[in-house]
Amino acid sequence: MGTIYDLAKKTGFSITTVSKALNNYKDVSDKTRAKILQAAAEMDYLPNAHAQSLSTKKSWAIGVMFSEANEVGMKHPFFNGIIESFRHATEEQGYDLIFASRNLRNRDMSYLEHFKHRAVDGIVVICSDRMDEQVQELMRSDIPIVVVDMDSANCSVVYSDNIEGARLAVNYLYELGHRKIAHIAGDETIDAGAARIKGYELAMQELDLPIRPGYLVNAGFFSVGEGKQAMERLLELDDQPTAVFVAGDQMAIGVIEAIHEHGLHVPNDISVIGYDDIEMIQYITPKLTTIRQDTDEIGEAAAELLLEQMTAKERLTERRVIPVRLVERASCAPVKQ
Amino acid sequence: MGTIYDLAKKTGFSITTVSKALNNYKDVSDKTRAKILQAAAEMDYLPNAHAQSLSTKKSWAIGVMFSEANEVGMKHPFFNGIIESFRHATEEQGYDLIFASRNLRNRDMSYLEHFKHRAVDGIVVICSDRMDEQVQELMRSDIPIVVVDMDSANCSVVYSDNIEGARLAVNYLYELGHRKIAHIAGDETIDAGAARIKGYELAMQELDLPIRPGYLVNAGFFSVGEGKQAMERLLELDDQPTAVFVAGDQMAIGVIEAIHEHGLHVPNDISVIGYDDIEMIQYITPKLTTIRQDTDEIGEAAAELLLEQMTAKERLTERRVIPVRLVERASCAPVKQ
DNA sequence: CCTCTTCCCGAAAGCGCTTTCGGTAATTTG
DNA sequence: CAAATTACCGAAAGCGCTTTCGGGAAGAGG
Repeated sequence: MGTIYDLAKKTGFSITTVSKALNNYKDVSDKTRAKILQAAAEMDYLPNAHAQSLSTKKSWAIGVMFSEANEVGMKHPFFNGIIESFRHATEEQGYDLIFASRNLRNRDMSYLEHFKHRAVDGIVVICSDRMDEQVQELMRSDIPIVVVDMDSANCSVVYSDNIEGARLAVNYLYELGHRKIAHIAGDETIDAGAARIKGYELAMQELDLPIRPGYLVNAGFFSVGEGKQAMERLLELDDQPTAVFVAGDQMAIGVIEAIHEHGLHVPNDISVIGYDDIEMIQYITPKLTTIRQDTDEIGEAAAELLLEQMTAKERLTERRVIPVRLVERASCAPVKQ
Repeated sequence: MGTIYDLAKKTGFSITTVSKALNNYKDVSDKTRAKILQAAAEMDYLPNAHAQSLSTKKSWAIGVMFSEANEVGMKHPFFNGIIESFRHATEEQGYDLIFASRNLRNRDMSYLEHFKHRAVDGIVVICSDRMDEQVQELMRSDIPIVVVDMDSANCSVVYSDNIEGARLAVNYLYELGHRKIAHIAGDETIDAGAARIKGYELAMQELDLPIRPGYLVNAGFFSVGEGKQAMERLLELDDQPTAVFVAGDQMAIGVIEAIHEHGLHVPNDISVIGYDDIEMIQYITPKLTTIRQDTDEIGEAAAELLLEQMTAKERLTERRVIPVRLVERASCAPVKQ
C-alpha cells in the first residue's frame, strides 16, 4: 500500500508536496498534482487514518452508546431504526460509527474514557436510562454529544412528542366513545415513559375524564412480559376499562395476549392502542393501532444536531421534538353499548 | 487529560519509563511503576488510541460489513441477533466494532479500501450476497476475515446447518402425514436460500416424495411481501400443497397472510413452517413453527474464528456449521383426511 | 578488591501524516 | 530594467506513543 514517503520517492517530490497534493492545497501546480495523484492510484495508496487523526486531531468517528438494559442491546427494533438512519446521515458526511467496548485490554473503563481514548469527534446516546451514571458522565463531558429519547438541559436532545402522542391516543379512544381509558405505562425513570404518563393525564383532564383507581399501571421497561402482567392486573379490577393506551408496542403485544387469554376480544371487548409502530405489529392479530414515532426523522435530526456541534466546535443545546402521528389499524373499536 | 510527556514531567521519569510502566514492562521497579500509575490516575491520563495504533500497527478495531440489500441495513432482526452476540464476544477481548462509511471525505471508496484506511485488525461480513463485488474483494484481501451465512473456500465461514434444517422441516411435516409439501424458497444466489432448497430436495427424495410441478417457488429475498406473492402462486395451483416449508420467517408471515386472505386456515387447511425463529413470530397468529437458527452461537463462533486469525496473524479457513433445531408452535397440524 | 550479572532507566528512532514558514524561480508592474 | 508580486515547493517540527539498545548502579561471585 505504501506511505506518502513512498509516494514522494516515486514521484521525486517532497512529502510535503505529496501531502498537499493529496489534500488539495492550492500551492501545488496542476501538473505535479496530477503526477502525484497518478502515482497514488498506481500504487493503491491509502492514507493511514490513525496518522491523520494523530496529526489533525480529528478522527472522523462517532461513538455510539446505547442502553443495555433489558438485555436488548442492538436487538431493540426502535433503537435499530434510529441508529440506521443516523448512520446513513453521518455516513454521508464521511463519519464512521464506533460501538465501543469498555474493555481496554482488560482494564475496563467508562464509556467516556473509552471515547476519549478513541478520540471520537462526537457521541450519540440512545434509548438510555437517565439515571445511568455513565450517561451522566458523558453529558457532563466536553465532547459534542446528542442524546436521543431523553431530555436534558445541558446537551442537544431529540425525542418524539410524547405528550402529544399520548394525547392523540387518548383523544382517539375518546372519539370512539370510550370513557374508561386506562394507561399501561413505562417506568417513570425513562423520560419517554414519564412523558407519556403526563400526556395521558393531561388528555384525560382536558376531556374531563377521571383516572379511575388502578387505571394507571407502571409496567416497567417496555417488554412483552411486563405488558402482559400489567394487563392482568387491569383485568382483575371490578371496574374494567374499555380501552387501554399502552406506552409501547412490545408491551401492547403482551397486553393483547393477556386479554385473549382472559377470553375477551380485541377490539370488541377492549380496545388497545400502542406506541412506536415497530414493524411486527402489522402482522399480529389484530393489527395494532398505534402512535407512530418517526425513527427516520429522529435519526436524521440527531445526526444534524451532532454534526452542527462538531463543525461549530462548541457545545450546543438544541432541543428537537419530532412529531408523531396516529396509525389506525384494527385494535380499536367503538365502545360497546 | 495529558500525554505521556506530561506524565514524564510530573513524575520526573523519562517518557520511555512512563510508557513501560503503563504497559507492564518488567524492567521498571515496582516503586516507580506505582508512582507513575498514581500520577496517571491523578491527572486522568488516557493513552491516545491513534498514537498507539500508529506505533504498534494494531488498532483493536473490527470492521463490520453487512448487506444493504432490501434496504434492511441494521434493522434485520436475524442480522442483529448475530452482530449483538458477536459484539459481546469481541468486546470481551477489548475490540471495538466499526461500521464503516464508504465515504472518505467525499471520495467514496470500497469497503476494503476503507478498512485498510482505518487499519482494522479484522473484518466480519454478515448476511451478504456472494455476488457482491465488494464482498469478493474483501475475501481476496489479506486482512483476517470471517464470513457469516455464506460459504467460501478461501476464508473462515460460519453458517447454520441449512441442509439439516430443511430436512428437519420436511420430515416433521411428513410425520404429520403431509405428502404434498411445497417449498417457498429464498433466491439461489443467497447461499442460505440455495442450501435450503437442496435440503428440501434431498429430504423429499429420501422420503420418496415427488416434488410436484410448481411446488418449488423462488420468493426472492426473504421479505414479507415476496412470501405473500409466492404463496398466492401456490394457491392458484389445481393441486394445492397441504403443507409448505418457507425458507424464512418473514416470508412465512406473508405466506400466512396470503392463506388467510384466501379464506383458508393455518394450520387446519395448510400447515406452514418457517426458518430463523425471529422474535416476532411468537406473537403472530398462529404462532409460527419454525427452524431455529442459533444467532448467539453463530455470533460467538464468528468471533472465535476471527480472533483466532488475528492472534495467529495468518489467514485461516475454518468452516463452522451451527446446528439448528425445530421449534414446535402452532402453525402445523396433521393432514386432513 | 575486581569482574560478571542483574536491575533500572533513558536516548533516540520510528510509526505516517499535517502544517507553518521560508525560500527560490517565474511573472508582473511601473 | 529594477522592483514587487505571485506561484510553487521543501525543511522541519509536531501529533502521542512504542521499542530497541546501550549504559550506569547495585549486587553476586571469586
